[in-house]
Amino acid sequence: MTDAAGTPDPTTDADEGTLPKAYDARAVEGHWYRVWQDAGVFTPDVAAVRAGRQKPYVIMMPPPNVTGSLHMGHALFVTLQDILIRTHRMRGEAALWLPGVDHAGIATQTVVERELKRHENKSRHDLGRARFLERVWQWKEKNGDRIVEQLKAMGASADWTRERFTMDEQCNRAVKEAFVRLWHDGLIYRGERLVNWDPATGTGLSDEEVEHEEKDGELWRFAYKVKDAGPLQAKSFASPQHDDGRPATVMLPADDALEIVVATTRPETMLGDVAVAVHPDDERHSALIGRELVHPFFPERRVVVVADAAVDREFGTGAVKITPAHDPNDFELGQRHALPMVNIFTLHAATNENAGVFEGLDRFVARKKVKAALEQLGLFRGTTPIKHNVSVSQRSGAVIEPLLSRQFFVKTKPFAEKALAVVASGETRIIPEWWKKTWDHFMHNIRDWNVSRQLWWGHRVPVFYDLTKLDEVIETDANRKGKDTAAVKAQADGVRGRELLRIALGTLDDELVMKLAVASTEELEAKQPERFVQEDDVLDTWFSSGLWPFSTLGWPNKTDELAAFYPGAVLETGSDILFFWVARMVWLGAYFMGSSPFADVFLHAMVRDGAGKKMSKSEGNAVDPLDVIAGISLQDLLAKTKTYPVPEKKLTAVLKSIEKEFPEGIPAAGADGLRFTLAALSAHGRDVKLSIPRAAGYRAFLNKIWNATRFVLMRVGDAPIPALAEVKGELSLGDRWILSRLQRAVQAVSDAIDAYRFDEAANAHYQFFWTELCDVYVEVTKGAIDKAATRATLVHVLDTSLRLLHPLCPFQTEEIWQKLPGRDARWPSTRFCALAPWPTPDLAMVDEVAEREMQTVLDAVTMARNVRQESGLGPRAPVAVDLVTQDKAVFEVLGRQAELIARLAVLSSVSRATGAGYAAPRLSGTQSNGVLDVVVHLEGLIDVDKEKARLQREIDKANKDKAGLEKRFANAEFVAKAPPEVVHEGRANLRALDEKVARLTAALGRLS
RNA sequence: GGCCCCGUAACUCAGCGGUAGAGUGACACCUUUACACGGUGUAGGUCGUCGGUUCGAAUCCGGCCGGGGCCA
Repeated sequence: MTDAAGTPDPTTDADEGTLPKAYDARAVEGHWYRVWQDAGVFTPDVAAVRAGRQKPYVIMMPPPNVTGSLHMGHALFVTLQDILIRTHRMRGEAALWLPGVDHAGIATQTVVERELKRHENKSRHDLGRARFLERVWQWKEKNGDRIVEQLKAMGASADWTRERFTMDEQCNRAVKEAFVRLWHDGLIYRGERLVNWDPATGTGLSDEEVEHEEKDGELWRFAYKVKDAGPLQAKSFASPQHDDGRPATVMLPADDALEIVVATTRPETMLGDVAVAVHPDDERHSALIGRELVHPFFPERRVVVVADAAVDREFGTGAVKITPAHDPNDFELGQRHALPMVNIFTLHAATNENAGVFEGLDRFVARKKVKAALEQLGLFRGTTPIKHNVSVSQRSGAVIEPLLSRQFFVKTKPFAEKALAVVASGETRIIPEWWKKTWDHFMHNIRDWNVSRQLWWGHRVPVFYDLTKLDEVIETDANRKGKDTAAVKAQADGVRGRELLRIALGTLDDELVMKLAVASTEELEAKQPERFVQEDDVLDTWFSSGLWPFSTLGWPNKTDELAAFYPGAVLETGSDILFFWVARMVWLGAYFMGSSPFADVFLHAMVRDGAGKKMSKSEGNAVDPLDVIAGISLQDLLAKTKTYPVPEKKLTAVLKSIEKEFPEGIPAAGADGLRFTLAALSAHGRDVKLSIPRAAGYRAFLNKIWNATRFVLMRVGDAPIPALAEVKGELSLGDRWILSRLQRAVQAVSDAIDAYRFDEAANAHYQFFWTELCDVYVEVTKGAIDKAATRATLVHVLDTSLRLLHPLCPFQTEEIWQKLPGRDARWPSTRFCALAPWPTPDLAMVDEVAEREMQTVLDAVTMARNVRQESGLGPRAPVAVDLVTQDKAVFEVLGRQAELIARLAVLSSVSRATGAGYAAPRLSGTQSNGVLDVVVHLEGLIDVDKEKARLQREIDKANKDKAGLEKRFANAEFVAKAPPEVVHEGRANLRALDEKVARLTAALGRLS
């Protein structure tokens, strides 16, 4: 047998029409993926959409980092997005799932730098920009495909013919176009601001890339002496610049002179202090407002006491030192009071020349030295432990240094307003809905977006500096500031061109820099190197990701793809990148395309380990999806964990917890098994805690499906299967019942997927297939498999449920569906389950009568089985049963279905009786649901004591239920106020319970 | 400090105004001709806690305790 693509099908064994006893995921998955892809199943028809023949359904895949490898977060998004895409593809829509990979600026640059250091002991500066970038591209070519292959292993039915990379030509064009337009529209500016500086990677970051960690620190207090408040006296301290212990000497007001005490968590920043601020109404300090203070290390610097209402009187001493160049709050206060800025740090967060004798120290070393010096000078005033938040780079983990630097900013206000409106109007829905609040809060509080990064790997800012205007601008600057600017001096020394530009850019006012700048999508520098010099900085990765929904479709060109596939249907991603990515896409999509890029935003939860901790390699608790798919032994799992960057101290504990959580390793679940598990666990509003036992349960479910199919293939045989419509008049109760239940399952699964309730979809399917189709219907058919109507029903139900399961478990369903009897005749124009029609509920097949009657049959069977087991009879012992009821309809059903009941409950004989005049045998076991009594004849078989005990238990249980109901009816208001149907139902239940107790009590009496 | 989510059976989770559900695990019986990754039956929960609203609360509201997240 060969499949559509002509390659041998590895899963079909020699004898036609049978399946191997167990499902071999590995062979099947790789096979079908290739076949689908080669057949173009994943590529939608643009022309059909443009011609109005097909509705588009578009999902933009969140591009994983090139540096990355598959983790559970990817596995989750692949699962959920693929479910959506496959469902809509089966509905006949032009389903586009556009995949790609992100260049991930800082992360990638850091990785390549680390490799370079390790293998060649070189820094990127040793190579230079051009050669370093060559290396990054080489690295990308080598590693970029790995994550793509892993996505494919998960079954991702993405259109790889449209795969994009955020740094490819097309994306680069889009980035330049977008930047230049925003620039000309006045929405991007270059300005000197206090930014979040990451000293480890040497770049500024956006606010969103900074995390706040609560840490133990100390609130350290020291005194500033008031100027002219006492005679000066010489004091000395150990100068950090003299290793021989030679002291440095300063002149300070006398020890008992007037002073003001400030409290700080960062004493070293006092080197950049220019003021002390107090609250204007604070009586403790009001006398000092306006007085000048003596900076112990910079006596010539003017440090003044200012009053500002922003000062928190309760915090510390109520007086706060002001370092405008190194603290965002101080920066703002400094602006208000026109204070100068003294920058004391280099770009690597070491002290610079402004730190005087403390120059050249790492910031944490500087802290120690400054504290020691202040203590020696007698200015130390005590310390208090404090818990405070430390800003940390999300990328490198380094403590962020607020640093004055010139960056490109996007004005966010107009974008944020649009983003609020888009969500408020419902143009874009956020699901789950509670994220709307977070969205609004973010948009209301957003600050301008720093989009420049001092990196090499990324889209270079398309701004060029015009050297022909340089002299003029320097002159203007000199006219404002005086002739001693660095640029003027350099000019005098004969410096020209690029070098002069570099110097000037360091000192020019923002406004003058803007006069030099030209934004252009043209490569101006390449064309006119004498005149134009391109900006060195690159753009934030999220700037290019923000254009993803349209840059990938050819924008800024007006392509057919763009017309067909923008905007998309849904953006599905983790809630952790709501602001980084989703917000940016909405901003830029609304701006450039005129509408939000997607109708829905669905945010899935975070994947956690069994203990509820965030999965991370450095914690050693990351479970590799590929290990769940293929399985892994405990030994291999432990060995693998040892290769993760787990801190030495933790390793033993980590390994121990792995042994405890996975004593048997991880059993292979297959891609389908992992997908089904992730779907079933992804309830809204709850983290996905990966449960291996639960995955094992779902793997068993897939095995169940496999074997149900084996049963059908083995028992239905080769005889032609009539279409369901042809046998309509011959359907048995069981046939009608399962067809009715099938419609409900189809409806439930469909609705659940449409509502992004993937857990409900999985559960609805599980419930239907296992308990209704396998446990009941397949057993029913075993007595009627020779009937054409039953064979037709069985095959129809299996076919439909496989199609219904396909989006969750594409591989196995495709494999099985291909083999169904009569497949070619039923689906002559469909080669794949992946393209077969999505099931829709047929309301004509919903059969309430059949459902009710079947319920009676199943009740009878269950009660008979219950008595049989509980009274200690073996499963094969022949027993006779009387079915006793006063309900006429029930009585009739029992008559028609006696044979079925006997077979399912393994009974030797079944007889019916109406209640009147029926006398049960003395030795019998009775079970009752209040309408129907099942009386099992037990002469010669019974353990009387056991049966009596069982009856008593049943009676007790019924009485307990009764008591609960009676309590409700005892309350007159219940009858008065509750809805009639609730009261009615309660009455009926109560009556049934009464009956049940009476019957069981009678049965108990007979045994005594 | 502000906001959000979650505390339900031993474990992992549904349910979110009308007498508590699933999977896994436990116990008992069963090699019944698709499946022991199986079948049949059974046990197991004062739904974190204290109040309130309601005829009625796991479900709605408030306080508290515990776990997690986002933003300052």
